[in-house]
Amino acid sequence: MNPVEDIKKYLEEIIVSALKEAKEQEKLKFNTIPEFLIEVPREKGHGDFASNIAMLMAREARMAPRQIAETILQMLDVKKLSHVEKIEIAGPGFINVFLSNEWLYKIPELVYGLEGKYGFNGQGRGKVQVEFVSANPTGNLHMGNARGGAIGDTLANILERAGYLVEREFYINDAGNQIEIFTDSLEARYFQLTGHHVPFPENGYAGKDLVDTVKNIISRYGESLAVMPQEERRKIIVEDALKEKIAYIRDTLEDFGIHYDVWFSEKSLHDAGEVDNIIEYLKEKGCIYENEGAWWFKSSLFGDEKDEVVVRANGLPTYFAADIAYHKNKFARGFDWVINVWGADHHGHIARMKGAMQAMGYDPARLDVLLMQLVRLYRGGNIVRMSKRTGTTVSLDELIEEVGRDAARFFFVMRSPDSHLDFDLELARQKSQENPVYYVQYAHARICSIFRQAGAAGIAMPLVNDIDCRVLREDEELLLLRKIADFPEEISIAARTLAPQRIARYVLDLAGLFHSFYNHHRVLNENRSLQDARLLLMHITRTTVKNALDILGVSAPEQM
RNA sequence: GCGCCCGUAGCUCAGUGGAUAGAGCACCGGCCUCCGGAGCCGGGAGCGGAGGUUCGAUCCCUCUCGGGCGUACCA
Repeated sequence: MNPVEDIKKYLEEIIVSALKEAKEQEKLKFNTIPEFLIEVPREKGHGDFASNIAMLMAREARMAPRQIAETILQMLDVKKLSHVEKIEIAGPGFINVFLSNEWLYKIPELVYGLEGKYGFNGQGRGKVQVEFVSANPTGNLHMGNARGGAIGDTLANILERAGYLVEREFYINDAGNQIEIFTDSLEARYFQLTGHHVPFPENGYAGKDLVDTVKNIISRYGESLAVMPQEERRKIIVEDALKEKIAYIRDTLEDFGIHYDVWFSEKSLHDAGEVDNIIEYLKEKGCIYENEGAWWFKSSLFGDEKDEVVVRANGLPTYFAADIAYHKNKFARGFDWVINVWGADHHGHIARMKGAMQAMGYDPARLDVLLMQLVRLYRGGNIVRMSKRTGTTVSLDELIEEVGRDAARFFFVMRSPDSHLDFDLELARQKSQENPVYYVQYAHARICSIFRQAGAAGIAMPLVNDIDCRVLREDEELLLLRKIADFPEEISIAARTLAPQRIARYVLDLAGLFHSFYNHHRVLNENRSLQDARLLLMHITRTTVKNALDILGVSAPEQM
């Protein structure tokens, strides 16, 4: 399933047994074997894999690293090791292992057999929830939500392929203070649009989308709401608007290729008494105290800078209180691991959230918050400012309209989440080599074109068992095979380090190696056995590109 | 002030404590009787700064300078 991992494990075992053998023969003295690395050296001249074991043992064994490496080698019979061509000692004491190409020639059959499943590996265990976007249903989806969507969904895809049982969740903030403000804003707009002179709330949501929402309400209810008791009117207005906003969010995210398993309502937590319950529970545990009429959570007990209000002096719980109840609810649903994708402006919330987990008796390590830095949007070299208040922002639906889903998703995950993202709308829209997403998609389309060409010439790829891959000897072919072999390992690292950008980078590299191969060698040629092997190489390259693009939520077109 | 993130090539960014730090764009020069030139090949320069830990530091620690964000009885 993971060829590179298999080789690494094999080499690790060889070294460990060599060490034990050396100890038995009293050629090396040590108590424990340190955790050492089998890694892929940057330099090709340093072999296919290298280990740092000798340097790490130097202190304990009281021997020079190179001498230790020498001793390890003495214990090994290279000729008896599979795939190993030679082993060298180099530099300060690296053990460099050179493999024969035989192991690479097994890759095509493996990939061909697994097809759409190639890259999956079963190391991940348990149920994991990824909660992302969770935008306030009070306005349009902005670039921050968009980045969160691309990152969260890609991460969920990665974790699925790494063997986890993944659920995607959207937390709907349909309760609390901002809903009051939202309602105030809607009500004011309602009166204004029905010919009344009322002031718009100072901190209200001034976006144009909200005006449209109110127009829809008016088209359904006319002016009848104006004469209703206020409470009734507000209830109708806000429920109607929320329904519309949530539908908008859901539809837009579906257009973005994101499908949630669960839409979780904050209001439902309040209605079910879960927020009150958790406050009571924390009071009983002595984690909450009263001060100046408000109730405070002792986050400072758990390493936070200061305590945080959970119930305001006016008796209303804060967002934080609901969030504690929400996380309790998550774990009660049986998730082993919970990941939240948050904007960097929420980073101050992490310490107290983890503190709350401890107070509730959960291991805070079961919660990971993936912070992403904010997005700066550019158009023609000019920065486009984001502001929900003024409504001058570009919304996600407009972005998809302008640059397309594929480019948008690729751009958002191309960078590390903790790097600020400069999103250039003009670049994303370009259909040229400057645009990385086209570079990758073009590779896929080009391979499809080769197969169309072959089909037209009556050439069919024989059964995999009848193809001898050992005729693939060119550098470009071997590099391509090697890169394809890396794919499962790449997914596993991306899952472990919560690094979706690795997959974007991987598929860019893979496409580059393909284009390089393509420009140097012909697939369809006079040499039958070489043609067969290259057709298979093209097939598995296409499979790997496709599988990687699937993870990113980017389409793999057959022609462009 | 304090806290978190980021300072890597002209620009945008990669880089799980390893050996000579990579890519794209931009710039210059090559490559289409040939499976799609939306491509390929070649060419320069860089870890903000100072200490420390380590056999070895872009990576870890301390200090410092610069940018972003946070520091609400907002979310």
